[in-house]
Amino acid sequence: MLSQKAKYAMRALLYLARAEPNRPVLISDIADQQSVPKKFLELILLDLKRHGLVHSYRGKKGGYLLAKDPHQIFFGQVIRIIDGPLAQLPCASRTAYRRCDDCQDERTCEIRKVLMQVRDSTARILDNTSLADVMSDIPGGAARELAAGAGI
Amino acid sequence: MLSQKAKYAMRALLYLARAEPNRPVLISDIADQQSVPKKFLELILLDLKRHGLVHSYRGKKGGYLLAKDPHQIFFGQVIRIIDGPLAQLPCASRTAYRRCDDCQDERTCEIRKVLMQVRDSTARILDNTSLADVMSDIPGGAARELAAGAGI
DNA sequence: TTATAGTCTATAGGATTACTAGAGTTTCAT
DNA sequence: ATGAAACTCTAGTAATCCTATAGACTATAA
Repeated sequence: MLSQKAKYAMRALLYLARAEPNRPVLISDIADQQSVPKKFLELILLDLKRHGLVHSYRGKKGGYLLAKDPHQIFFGQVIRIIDGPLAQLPCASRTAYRRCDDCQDERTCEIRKVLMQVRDSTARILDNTSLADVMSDIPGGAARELAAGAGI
Repeated sequence: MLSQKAKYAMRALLYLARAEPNRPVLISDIADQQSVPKKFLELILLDLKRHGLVHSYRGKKGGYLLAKDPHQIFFGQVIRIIDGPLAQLPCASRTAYRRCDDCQDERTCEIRKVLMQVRDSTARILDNTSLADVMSDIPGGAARELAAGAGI
């Protein structure tokens, strides 16, 4: 399951992507418009900032801005930052591989075999879909419809 | 993440698939061989039984058996029984659709749009991979290699 | 009739999730 | 300078979920 937190993060980013460029957006503004608890959103944005997706100005006239073009911010990255690896098992992750604690023999593990396929097909979608790709209302948005399961 | 419970369920089923046919297997046998806590495994097997994947005999000479051919037991079904819907959001599920509590407009929700693609590609893999498909050591097993992401 | 083996209900401890509180720091406007 | 506005940071907390465990109950074969 996608966490509530990750959902909030996506909503905030999409909101920023639609905001007037170069004009910092208040946390309370995002919180109100997207119905996200403000204090919780603070933590989320801070996290996204540390990972370079947004940046911020402090003090009066402060606020948040997207740090990159909406075409360059991908679902996969956001979800990894907030929820961790896309894979359903540590041993099936490519970006954060870890052996399973109770694994007998990884090479023959049937569960891993299947979950690697799942992780790959999931990553293929999430790492190739940007904010802009799903926004029908911004310039150059929704250009590429990624047919589910088709090769990229 | 796949729960520990679902992993145990898969291990138990794969173990049963390899067992001598028509000869009930003890819970303790599975528990020992697959290092699954016995009492926990009891709950899991009971659940799988209620869903028709295994059946059981009580009393002396009792035990568990696969209720279907290993070609007819799919990862998707097992995971749904133990962990619930494959989709990452209730609103992205096809087998257990539910509106998200805080959803403003489902038709334009960008997150849903993407997570529906993910759920579809995940389901395409998990609902088409059977126990037999991943077992290189049983007759007729591993017949079909599902190229990740390719059409079925 | 007794030992064996599955069935069922209840519960407990730890981890995670989704927040909340409150003090601290930076910046702008006056 | 100073005060209000806004982001930053560290804790803490309530509720829920996960991973079991305990123990009584029921069915069956020898």
